[in-house]
Amino acid sequence: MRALINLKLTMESGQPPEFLWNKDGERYWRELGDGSCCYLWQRDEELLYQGCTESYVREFLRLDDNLEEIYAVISAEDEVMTRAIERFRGLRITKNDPWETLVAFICSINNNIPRIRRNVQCLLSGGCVLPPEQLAAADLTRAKLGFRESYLKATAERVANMDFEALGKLNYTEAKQELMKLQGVGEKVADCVLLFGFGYLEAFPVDVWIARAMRAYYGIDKIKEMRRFARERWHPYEGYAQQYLYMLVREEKP
DNA sequence: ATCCAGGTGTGGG
DNA sequence: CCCACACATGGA
Repeated sequence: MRALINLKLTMESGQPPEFLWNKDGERYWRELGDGSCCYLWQRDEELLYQGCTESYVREFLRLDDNLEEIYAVISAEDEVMTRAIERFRGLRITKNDPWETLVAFICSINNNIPRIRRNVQCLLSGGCVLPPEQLAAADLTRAKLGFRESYLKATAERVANMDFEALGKLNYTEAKQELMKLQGVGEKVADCVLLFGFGYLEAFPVDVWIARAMRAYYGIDKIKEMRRFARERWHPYEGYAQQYLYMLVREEKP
C-alpha cells in the first residue's frame, strides 16, 4: 500500500503505539484481540502489512486524513509549524482503542516514556490491556504503578459500569467533561484519550513539552491561553499541530 | 543527593 | 481563577 507516511516517526513519537506495539527489526507488531498477530513495516515508500486487513491499517494509521490539507491549515502564517512539518513530514496521528489509550495515559502521569511502556506492558494479557472488569479485580502490585495504581483501579471500576465507547458520540467538549469525572483524568489525559483513542483531531493535550514549546516559540506562558491560541490558529487540526510541536520541541530543547 | 518524567487531586489565597 | 505541594518509581 502506498501512502504519505513515515511509519517509524509515527510509531515512535510518544503515541499509544509506543506503549502497546513491539518492534522486531524493521517490523512493528502486536497481538490483536483474537490472539492473532498484526505486522507493519515500510520499505521504499511502500507501507506493508501482514495478519490484518487493509481497512484496519487505514483506520489505525488514519491514512484517510489528508495530510497535505492539514499541513496547509496548520502551517499558514506559522514559521515554527512550517519548520516542524519539514522536519517530520509523514508523521501521523494514530487511532487506538479508547480503553487502552486511557490506561496508557493514566500510567503517563508524571512519568517518562520508557517507564510508561514498562507499566503498560505489565497490564497486558494476550497482547491487549486487560478489560476494565478484569483490571479492576487484578493485583497490580507487579506493575509498580506507584500512586497511579489507585487512579487506575477507581477508573477501571467506573468504566466497567458505564458505556465508555459511547463517549465517542458526544461532541468534543461534552466528551472531555465526562472523561474528567474519572480518577486520574485531568485536562491533559482527557485530551490524549480524545485525540489518540476517540479520534478528535481538535484535542490539544498540553504536557510539559508543549508548555515549553508554547513559551519558547510563541511567547505564551499560561496553559489556558495555550489552548485558546491553539484553537484560534490550528482548528480543526489542533491535535496534529500538537504532535508536530511535541516532536520539534523534544528535538530542539529550546 | 537532587532533579525530572506526555499530571492530577487537594487545599488555600 | 491561580498557585504550591504531595504523590511512587527509577534513571540521569
